[in-house]
Amino acid sequence: MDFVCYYLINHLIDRRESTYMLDDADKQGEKAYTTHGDERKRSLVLAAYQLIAERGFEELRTREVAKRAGVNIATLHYYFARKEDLIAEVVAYLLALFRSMGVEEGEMEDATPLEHLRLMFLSLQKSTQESPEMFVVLAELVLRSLRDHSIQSALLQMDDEWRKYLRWVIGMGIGQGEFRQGLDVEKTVDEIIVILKGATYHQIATRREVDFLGFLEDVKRILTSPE
Amino acid sequence: MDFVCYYLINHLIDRRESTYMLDDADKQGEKAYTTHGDERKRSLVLAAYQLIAERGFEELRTREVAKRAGVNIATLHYYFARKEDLIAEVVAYLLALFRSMGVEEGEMEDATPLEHLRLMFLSLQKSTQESPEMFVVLAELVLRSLRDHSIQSALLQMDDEWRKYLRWVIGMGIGQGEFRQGLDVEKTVDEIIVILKGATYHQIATRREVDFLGFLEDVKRILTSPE
Amino acid sequence: MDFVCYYLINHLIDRRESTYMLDDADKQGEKAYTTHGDERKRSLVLAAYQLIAERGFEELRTREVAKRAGVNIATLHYYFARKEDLIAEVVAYLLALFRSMGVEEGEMEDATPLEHLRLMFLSLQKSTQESPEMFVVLAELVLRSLRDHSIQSALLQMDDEWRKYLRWVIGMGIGQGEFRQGLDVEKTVDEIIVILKGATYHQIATRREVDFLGFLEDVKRILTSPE
Amino acid sequence: MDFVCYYLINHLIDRRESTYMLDDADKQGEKAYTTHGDERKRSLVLAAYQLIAERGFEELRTREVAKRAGVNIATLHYYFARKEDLIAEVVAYLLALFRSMGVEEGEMEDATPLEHLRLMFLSLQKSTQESPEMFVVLAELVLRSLRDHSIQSALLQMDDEWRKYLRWVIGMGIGQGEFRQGLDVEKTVDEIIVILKGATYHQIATRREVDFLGFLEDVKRILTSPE
DNA sequence: TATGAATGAGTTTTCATTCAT
DNA sequence: GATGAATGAAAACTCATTCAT
Repeated sequence: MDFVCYYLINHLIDRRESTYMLDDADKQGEKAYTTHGDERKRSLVLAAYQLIAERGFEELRTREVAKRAGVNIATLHYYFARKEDLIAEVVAYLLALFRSMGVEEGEMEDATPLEHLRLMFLSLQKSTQESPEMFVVLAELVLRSLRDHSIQSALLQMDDEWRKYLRWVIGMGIGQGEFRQGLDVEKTVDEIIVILKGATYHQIATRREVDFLGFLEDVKRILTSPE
Repeated sequence: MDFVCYYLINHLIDRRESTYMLDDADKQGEKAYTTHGDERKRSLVLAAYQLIAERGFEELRTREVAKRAGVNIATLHYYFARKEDLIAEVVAYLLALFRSMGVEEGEMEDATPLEHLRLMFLSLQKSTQESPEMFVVLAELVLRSLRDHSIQSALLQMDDEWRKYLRWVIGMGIGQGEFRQGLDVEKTVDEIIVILKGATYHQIATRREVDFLGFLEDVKRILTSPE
Repeated sequence: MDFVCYYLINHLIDRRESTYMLDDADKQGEKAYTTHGDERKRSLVLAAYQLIAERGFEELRTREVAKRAGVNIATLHYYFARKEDLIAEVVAYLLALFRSMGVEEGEMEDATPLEHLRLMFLSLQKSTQESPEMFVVLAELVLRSLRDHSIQSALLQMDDEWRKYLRWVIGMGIGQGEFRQGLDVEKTVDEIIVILKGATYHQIATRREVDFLGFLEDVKRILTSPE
Repeated sequence: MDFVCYYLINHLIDRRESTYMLDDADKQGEKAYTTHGDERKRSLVLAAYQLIAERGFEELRTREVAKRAGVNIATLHYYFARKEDLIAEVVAYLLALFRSMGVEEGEMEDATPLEHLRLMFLSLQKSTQESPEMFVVLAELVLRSLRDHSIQSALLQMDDEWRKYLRWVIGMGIGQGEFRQGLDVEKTVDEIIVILKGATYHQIATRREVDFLGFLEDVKRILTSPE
């Protein structure tokens, strides 16, 4: 459960089946498997996603979602019996968005551990600046997760995937001698995650640009300098 | 505007006039200047604060606030014409809470800069664990601040006070030779703030205990180790 | 219009043309003149009939009718433009059910009047116990008939047929000397009808078994004992 | 649970406490114990009662109830959180109406059993003709009771009170020699109830005037003539 | 014929706010 | 000051019906 996103390596995690195949995936030449109904659902979910980013859950109104998607309110309920069902799909959509930030299989096959980290920092910086709404919606979900178990477990799982990936990168770095021997892997994972969550949250909240690469330098020092 | 709290040194900042004189301050022997009406207001604000922590703004209902404060809904509106007025007072109350976390004037008169930082980390850790609702309400306010200018400026100001204090501590550390010469003060302030925001947010969101002192070690390394 | 059913002698009443040829009739060897559409209609009417018995008109939903009949809601409207049209057919179906309770032509050719009455009481008892839903739906229709003229006249006609039959039986009984001379036919018809309506309604409403034959004894006393 | 009403002798049954003190009772000189809120509630219940009689549960709309009572729909919900709560009060109101049909304590102190029965038949006849809506609403409730347990038990209780009273009257008649010895009390109670239910139901459904006193003659024959 | 999709008009219910006392 | 009562406006959700295919 968490504020900052998950960083994906395809071969490391099980991509759960999801309705949300993101644009890049869509472009991958598959035939049109999306029915008309799927399109409608997607446009409703997208509208809800945007409205949550703009107005928060507090002011999320089904009527507005329907209007933005260009359909009647009854049509919305044709696809999503309850408002909660729509929100659940927004959660799935957001998770897919974050997962799609990860690198594609084969893409970084011979990258060094540090290059992995560098990509992680850079891609988070890019998203934070170019798609801040992702993090706003995430923050909304984090607060909702305090009361909603299903959201809580979805976010926790995303966090776990992220940790798993970081553990793998750090372990590799230690094995290859790039990182210091005797590094406390679990502690280091925590440090990286806390820094990245802090950086994105700080940027979203203050709208000040945060220097992600500067933070990467600090992380490098932790990873390499002797105790 | 911000997630993590502000760390106060009384002589450094201008304490804005506020209805919220917290308990410690209250005890300071002033005569009972609080009228019956002030008590009522305070109990309403407290009830609202708790309900926001428990249910979020999304499910904050004036009737419930009134009920928890033990008064009629019309009485609530006697004191707070609009719901927003009540929320504004909750904001003021929360800021006062955070400000009260700071040290009292004279208390740390001859502390070293590192001792200042250490206290900051420890008191945030304590609050995060003992009064998590403070950070939950803060997170709710952060999201609201994206749409509400008055909240935004209140939070920004709190952030600024915090930065000012950190600048002062770091500057002092450099001057006294405790911290490395040539340290980029502004960058370091950012780093500390990002780490503390990340740490508190991570703890609230995942309910895992975060090791604040571990992070203090990282900060020390930044402050002392040569580039 | 009425609660209790009509007791039919085929040669006494004009069987109105109706889509509802009940099972016994169906078996009578006619070739399959029912088209596919008729089958669909019948299954929809049957589903509606059951749902009215189970949930009442208050909770009768066309979608549920369609679902139970295994067709799409649009298909239902293909056959029945309005919900009312479907209900009209349910009325026709129920009347056919009640009429089918009567004896077949020739079946009781040389039965005595008392035997006629006995059969009437017994067959109502049987139906009330084995097919209570018939009477539940009838009760629903009776209430609707207070606002719906077409239902009202259908029920009134059924009552009339019943009265006509009873008049015939009683007249025959007087003529043959089985019943007392000077019997007020119209009043006696009323008495029998009221008793049978009361008995079925009481049984449906309280779920207690009612002793129909006990009531037949009372009726016999009325029919035979001197004033 | 039942169609026809309950016949009350005050000293025989426990009058359950009820919000509904009917007009006669009201007139009994008590001081104005009804608050403003009680009046509002009563007027809403009355409006609902009338609308159920006119349109049935099927078409009962809270908005119409509110309009008829001359209040805003939100006011209705101020008094009755859910529609069902309003309906529950209508049930209580109707039961009170039926109970008020009974004779007052002391009124028939030295009446003979037959006079008791005669009054019962006459007062039911009067109500059926003058206040048919009572029986219409009762019929609506009977149907609802098939799905609603609380209504079911309320109606069953009313039936029980009625039976208890009839048992008492018949027992008294046998004891005084007015009715035949060896009469099966339980069976006779059933007969009277079935006849009265049948009579009222028949009258409501067909709008034909039913001769209650004629039925009383039949009952007398049952009560007095030898087997 | 049959249906998935869509919708207008309504339904109950909620909620911040107001008003008379 | 304080409150019980009242309300307008809106919320989520429903349902018979229609339409394009």
